[in-house]
Amino acid sequence: MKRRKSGKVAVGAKVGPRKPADSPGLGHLHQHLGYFLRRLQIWVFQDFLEALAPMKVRTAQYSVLLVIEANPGRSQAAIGQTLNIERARLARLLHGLGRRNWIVRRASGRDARSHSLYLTPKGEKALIKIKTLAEKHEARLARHVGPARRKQLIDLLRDFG
Amino acid sequence: MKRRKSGKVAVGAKVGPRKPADSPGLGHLHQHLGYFLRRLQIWVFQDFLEALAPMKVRTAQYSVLLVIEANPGRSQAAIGQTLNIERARLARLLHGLGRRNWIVRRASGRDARSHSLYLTPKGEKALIKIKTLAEKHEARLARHVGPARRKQLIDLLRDFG
DNA sequence: TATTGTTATACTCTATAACTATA
DNA sequence: TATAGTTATAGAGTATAACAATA
Repeated sequence: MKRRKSGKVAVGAKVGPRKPADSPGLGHLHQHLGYFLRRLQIWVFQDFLEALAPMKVRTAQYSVLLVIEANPGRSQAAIGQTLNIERARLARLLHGLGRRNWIVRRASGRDARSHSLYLTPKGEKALIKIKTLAEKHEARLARHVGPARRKQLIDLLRDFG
Repeated sequence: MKRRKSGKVAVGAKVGPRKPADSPGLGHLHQHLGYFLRRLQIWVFQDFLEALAPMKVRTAQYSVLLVIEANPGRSQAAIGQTLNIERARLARLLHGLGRRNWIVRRASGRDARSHSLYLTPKGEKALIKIKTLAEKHEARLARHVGPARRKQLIDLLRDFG
């Protein structure tokens, strides 16, 4: 407890090339998967945002467009459940996509309460561009983490939900 | 293109146990590491929040406490850079920790503009409890993804920034 | 009663800009 | 002029509750 203070080992008297003071370490944070997960996730989302800026598409919008494309005619409730998006938030998000004429909501035959969602031809066209930009992002991500690491990560992460 | 429509293969006439309609698939989202990264990250943060609820600590607060513990006496700027927290946000966050008497800001000898950050004795005590709760969270995470997968993920993610 | 979708509110996180006091 | 910290504002994401129409 007291021993440590007795040494006078050239404190603050580093020789050699002047470095900036060592940046603080992470301490016990090093043991938490969540911290590193979050760090990479932030990098990914920021890079995605920049990559998709020409089309002004955000991650949530992108995911909704892809799920509608893969499942045309489904209801908002179904899409929301798949992507874990609150129906309130999804309603506003879809309103935005509707204003850009990328999607339409048609009355569902079966249930007058629910809307069936479809991409419009304009939406399909836009999605082609969007996917091209998203592929560029994914390529940058592969460069950032290394292609092998990217593959390992996606294989590890895909298998549960 | 037209061929697919000609078949009349019992559309909507599934036999066997009545399942709920298939939930929508992810489509091209399956190719994006970011999507799966984000999904797990949300699970982790929610579980962390629940685990730490008894101490009313959030992820950002936790990370700041750990970095101060590992680097006592550093400035807000230094802590903020390490954790990528905006100085404006960090100021308010530290204000909150100060109100709970978990940290103190002393005037730095060298530079009258900057504050040196320390845990208080009360903060150190709190951090012991907090770490215990955080370990429970990490154990639940290990159960959620599998201990082996957790280790693989953390090894893969730790090596860059 | 329960569900679908809408609207409104509130809280957190994030990003900025403006300000002070020091350097 | 640049930096450390503070304060204020605004946007996006998230979580609720209340509501209308329909089941």
